[in-house]
Amino acid sequence: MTSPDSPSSIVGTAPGLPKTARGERTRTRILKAAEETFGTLGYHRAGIADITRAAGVASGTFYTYFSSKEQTLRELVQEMGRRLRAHLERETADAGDRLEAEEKGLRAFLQYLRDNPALYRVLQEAQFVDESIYRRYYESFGERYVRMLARATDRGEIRSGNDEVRVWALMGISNFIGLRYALWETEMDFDDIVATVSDLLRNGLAAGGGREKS
Amino acid sequence: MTSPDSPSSIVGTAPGLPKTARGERTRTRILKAAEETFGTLGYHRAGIADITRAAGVASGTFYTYFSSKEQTLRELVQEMGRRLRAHLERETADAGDRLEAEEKGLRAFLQYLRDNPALYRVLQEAQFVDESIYRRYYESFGERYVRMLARATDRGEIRSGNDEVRVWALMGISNFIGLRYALWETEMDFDDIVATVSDLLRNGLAAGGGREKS
DNA sequence: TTGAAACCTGAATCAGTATTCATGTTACGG
DNA sequence: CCGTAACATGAATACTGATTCAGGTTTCAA
Repeated sequence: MTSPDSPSSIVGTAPGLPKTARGERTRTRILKAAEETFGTLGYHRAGIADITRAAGVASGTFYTYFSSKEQTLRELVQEMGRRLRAHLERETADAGDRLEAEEKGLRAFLQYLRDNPALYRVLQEAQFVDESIYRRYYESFGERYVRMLARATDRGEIRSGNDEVRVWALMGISNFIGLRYALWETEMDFDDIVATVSDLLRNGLAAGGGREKS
Repeated sequence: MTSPDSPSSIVGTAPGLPKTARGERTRTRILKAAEETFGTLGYHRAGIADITRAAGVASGTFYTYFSSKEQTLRELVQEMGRRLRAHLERETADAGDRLEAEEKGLRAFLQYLRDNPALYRVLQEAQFVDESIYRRYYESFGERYVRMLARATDRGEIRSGNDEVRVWALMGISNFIGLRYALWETEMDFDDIVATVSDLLRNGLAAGGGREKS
């Protein structure tokens, strides 16, 4: 665990952060329970009672730490986003070039999503509860991504082009591939998937477009 | 209670289809109102009262034609999917090859989404109301798509590869590009977007991977 | 023209559930 | 050891909103 984030950055923070070790523990339990419950039941079907039951506390305790169900979702989206980014950065740190980083990134994303299926549901549902948090998530993700592509272009690893559009295309690929192969049908080998996408990114689809396989 | 029709094909069809011209008109008005209301307010925030108000009928009339709010969403997803597919088929019919069809298809999709923003919201929210309808939507879309890629491979237009994975990547691209550039920020020229994606599909990203621009 | 089926009405019902609050219980600095 | 702030409880509150229903109105085939 890293040190707790400064509360000043978060806008609508709850009724005050916990002041004792016990409170800290309880708050964490509730947040984890919310993640699981939203992840399996979905935001709307999940009741506060479901969350508190999963956390092993009374329903009123929820409001000691969170101002509302919606606020909890917001906090969850931010935290899950941070965790995913940290994971991806760790897993792509040793890539030799951008296209290798794309491969490692996609594989890491698939693995992460399979291990944390709640991420997908919480994030996608947040879109319709509070669109701004969803936009912020992808736009901040996209900004970093654009910078990485620009650097890769400078290094001569990829052709120059409209990197913003490319980034949204890339995020779309990960998203859909993840939904299909990490959440719905998990039997296909990640290696095959990554190889196919990598080939698409390196060479495109056109016949004779890139170097041949062998 | 009159003996209800027992339609064998469709499972949860409404309380019986309209039997007069007036009924037909009213049902259509309600369905259109539901599309608009779900599209702007979202499924959960939209009440039956909102829908019937928009349709100009009493709230009870809703249940003359639809068995539930959820059932209405299901019907809407199917109908909107049919309309989109018809549109895309029309717009890509005259493409000379697969990669040209991809260009025309993406442009047509963006245009359609900008003109029918409710499509996105209704479809994405349906995912969390009844996942099966959502899966069916993309899987049936995907199956046709795979067949088209296979045919294009036979014709030598694209390299052979794992077309299923490719199709999910392609659907992801359209989806995200559409969200960003047809719904959120509509000022970028579709031509730029299509050109960028087309270049990605034809040549990939790798430096020197494809034919140079000039 | 007529009567039965189809259609329309909107107030009432009814269940679910986020949030509050009055009342205990626990932690811990002094 | 206290005393007090922090924490925990769960029944009660307050409200929303989908669905029903008992009765009126319109349509249309005969």
